[in-house]
Amino acid sequence: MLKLSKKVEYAIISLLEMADNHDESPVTARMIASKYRIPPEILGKVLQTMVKKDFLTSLQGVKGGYRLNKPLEAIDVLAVVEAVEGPITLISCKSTDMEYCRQVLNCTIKMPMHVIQNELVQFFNSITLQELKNKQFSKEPMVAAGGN
Amino acid sequence: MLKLSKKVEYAIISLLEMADNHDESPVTARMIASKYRIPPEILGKVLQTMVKKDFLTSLQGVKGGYRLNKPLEAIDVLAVVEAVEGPITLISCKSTDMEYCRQVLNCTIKMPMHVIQNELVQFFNSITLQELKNKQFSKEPMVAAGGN
DNA sequence: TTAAAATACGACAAAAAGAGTCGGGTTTAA
DNA sequence: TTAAACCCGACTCTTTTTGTCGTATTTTAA
Repeated sequence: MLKLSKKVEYAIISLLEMADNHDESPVTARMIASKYRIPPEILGKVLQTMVKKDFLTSLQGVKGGYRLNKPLEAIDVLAVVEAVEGPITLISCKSTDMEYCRQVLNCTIKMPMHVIQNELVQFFNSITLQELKNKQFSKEPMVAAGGN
Repeated sequence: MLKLSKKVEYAIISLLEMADNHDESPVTARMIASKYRIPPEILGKVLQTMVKKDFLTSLQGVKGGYRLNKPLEAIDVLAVVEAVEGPITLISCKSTDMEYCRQVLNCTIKMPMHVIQNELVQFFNSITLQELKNKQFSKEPMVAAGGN
């Protein structure tokens, strides 16, 4: 399924929230979790991985919390996705290690799919969180989506 | 995870294979399965759903098999993906039925993500299988993919 | 110095989705 | 009438996703 995990949603929601916070005091996981009804333990872990990936700085102890390291303009969707779910792999077999692809001998789609994957990566790479936020109000061409 | 299922791989491989077949005799599931080492039962089901979605025509009985209904130029990647895995839903909460989104009250990302989703859908919609096949040999800009 | 509020982290459990298997049908050519 | 094919549903196995639990550690403040 072409889907983003809940963790990515939680990550983006948190980053947008922190960008809106103009207090001196950092934003706590508990606060975000309760505001957006996210299981606090999970959110904690998501935020912790984002600290490791240098999106956030954490402050421990009472009055602790998290703070954004960079503006929304400097964070793209791809970076968040890859920070939280790892690298994007559209199809399972990697062009680098062939041994794991059962279709290797005759696989006709490996190269094309990797080209598509790279275009997709570039697509997510081109959208900053600031732009994402603005899309809230944009009147962009809403393509008639496939089905449903 | 931003990933396509094996079924989509199987579907695309099969469609490309059938387009290459210039025999009078139709292509059998068994043949594709053995050539590409795909479990025959699964491939059968994939092909059967593609019959229902009108990509293929099936011929039953001995000497039966499947035949492409339209040229690769007339099939886009989106159509295959949606035929096999259902509609693309980048995030779980749907803008139409709000009740299933736990973050409903305060969700800041629903609209933006749906805009992105529509752009993504449009992206897959714009790639035909013929173009996909050609990417095998193209020298397109291979974007330096995020991590790994 | 102790309590409380916060992050940090690993092990586990439950739920959902993906992938594959099995056992039976039906259709049709030879 | 047999064999080769499509058709189809129920089931199992595995992996991934999602969530829970328990326990540290850090820091502020009473």
